[in-house]
Amino acid sequence: MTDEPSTAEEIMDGVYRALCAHGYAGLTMQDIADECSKSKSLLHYHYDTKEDLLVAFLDHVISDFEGRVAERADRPPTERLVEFVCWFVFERDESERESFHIALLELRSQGPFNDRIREQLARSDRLLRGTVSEVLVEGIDSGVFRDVDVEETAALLVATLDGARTRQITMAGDESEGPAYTRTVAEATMSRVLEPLLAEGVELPSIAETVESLPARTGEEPGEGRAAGEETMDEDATDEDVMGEGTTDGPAADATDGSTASVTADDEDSG
Amino acid sequence: MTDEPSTAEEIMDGVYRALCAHGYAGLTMQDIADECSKSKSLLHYHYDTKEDLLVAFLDHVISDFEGRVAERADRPPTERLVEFVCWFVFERDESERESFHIALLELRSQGPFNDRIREQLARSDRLLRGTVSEVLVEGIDSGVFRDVDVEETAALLVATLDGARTRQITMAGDESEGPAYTRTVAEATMSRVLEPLLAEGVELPSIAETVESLPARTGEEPGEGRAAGEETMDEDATDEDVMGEGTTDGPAADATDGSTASVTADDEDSG
DNA sequence: GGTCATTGACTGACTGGTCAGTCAGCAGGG
DNA sequence: CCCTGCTGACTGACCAGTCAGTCAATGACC
Repeated sequence: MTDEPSTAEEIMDGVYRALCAHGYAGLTMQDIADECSKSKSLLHYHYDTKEDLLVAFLDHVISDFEGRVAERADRPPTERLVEFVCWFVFERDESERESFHIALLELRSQGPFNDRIREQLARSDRLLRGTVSEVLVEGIDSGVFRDVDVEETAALLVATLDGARTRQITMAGDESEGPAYTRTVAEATMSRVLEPLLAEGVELPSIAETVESLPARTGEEPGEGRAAGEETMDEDATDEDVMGEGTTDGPAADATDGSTASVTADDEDSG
Repeated sequence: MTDEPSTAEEIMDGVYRALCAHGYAGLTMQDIADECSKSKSLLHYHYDTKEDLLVAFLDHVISDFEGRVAERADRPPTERLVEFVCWFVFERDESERESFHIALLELRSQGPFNDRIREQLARSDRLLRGTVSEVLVEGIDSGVFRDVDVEETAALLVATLDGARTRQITMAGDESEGPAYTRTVAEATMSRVLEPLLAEGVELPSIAETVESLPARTGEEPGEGRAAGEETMDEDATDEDVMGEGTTDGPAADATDGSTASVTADDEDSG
């Protein structure tokens, strides 16, 4: 229960909000400074370079997701599997999540040019595929899943969900199209990839139910600890999930280290 | 058989090479000018803004892919389907293709911020999903495929392959890992998504065979028309495939409209 | 308990480099 | 001699990073 958000937290929140507002390509140190009501010089005081700051942010976000995965480790494999799928599903009106994932995609596309970013990407890939593998192994051992190729299944699942999300966000200014890309693909994945995995008589929970049951999405759920808040009347919803990774949702913040307020969301901004 | 490459073609080639060499984020007009041995001012003479040039390039690349799809329209559905999968498969040593797809991913991530880019992305999405749908419908009509949900299957297939490629290229500086991501996922897709689609007694060609049978990959195949070449001894390998799209390979150029120069795009206007 | 030194957090103004886009002008063919 | 294709030099904007300095808190010494 520490109170007042530390400067470090405020900066991470600022990066988050600035990324949502300006994307990665259009991100300046000044944007970040503005979002956390600090000076650009302060950012350089804590982080030598912009790259340092962004890498620290990535690390922060992935660690947070890691914590979220760990929290669910003791649930039954069938449920964890569907929850995993649901982390990637998001509707067209979740604009903050969308903005954040767009920025993450921009960041990911810089992996090939930046060792430190790529390192974080690899870490999150390990986390994602590892999580699926773990769930599958547990399910196979306990007899709810058939004895399939675990690594291959994990690779397929992660690629599919990630691909669906990427396509959904890059073409956000849609037009027509029925349900969101991720929704369609998640349903298809359930019936064509996951169900054939089940042992005789076993069933998966539905996506609809599972999505509902997942921890608060941005804007819902009361939220509680409101601390030192200044004029930033932030809700919470900070770090999302991981790289091209988990999908996560809103609040959480440092869910990992149950600390305080955290985040805010999108109120504000530039001009 | 027009001879000397038109300025328009040279510029498109320059954009392609510059994108491969510098990526999209690090791309300057000077880089492009250098790659086609022209001046930066010339680029502005033909295209008012950098954005105009990049959009024209995207359009060029997608049209080229369109032509490539059309060329194969009369092959049997089972083969077209596997060929589609194979367009996305690439090995770790195909570094030019990889560089180009990295740049395309960067470009795609700008879709949400740029209407004209997003328009091209939507176009290529229609092309990709439409192609798969068309193949499926043809196969269902002729009895080689079961009567599945065509749109859902197309969405699943495209998302999966695109996702696999995205993950492979963003973590290129790999470490360990067995076969490339796209290879693993393509195989998994074949056995878990495509094979269950087949009617009794029908079989799909293998990925290995199909990859081999596809038109030249970068660097292979003699290549013929070498014209006006200056010191730019470019192979050819110009436009690849589409957005997050098809995968295509090297040569091709203006396969689509055998016409002359074509391209140029939209010189014109203001100035 | 009052003065002074030190240090950590933080800021505004500045600098140097980069890059898209402009402009005046040149070659050559019709 | 004018028009098209093309160029080199220049400009203005933007931005990461620096620097000199402010301010508050902490602690030391008398």
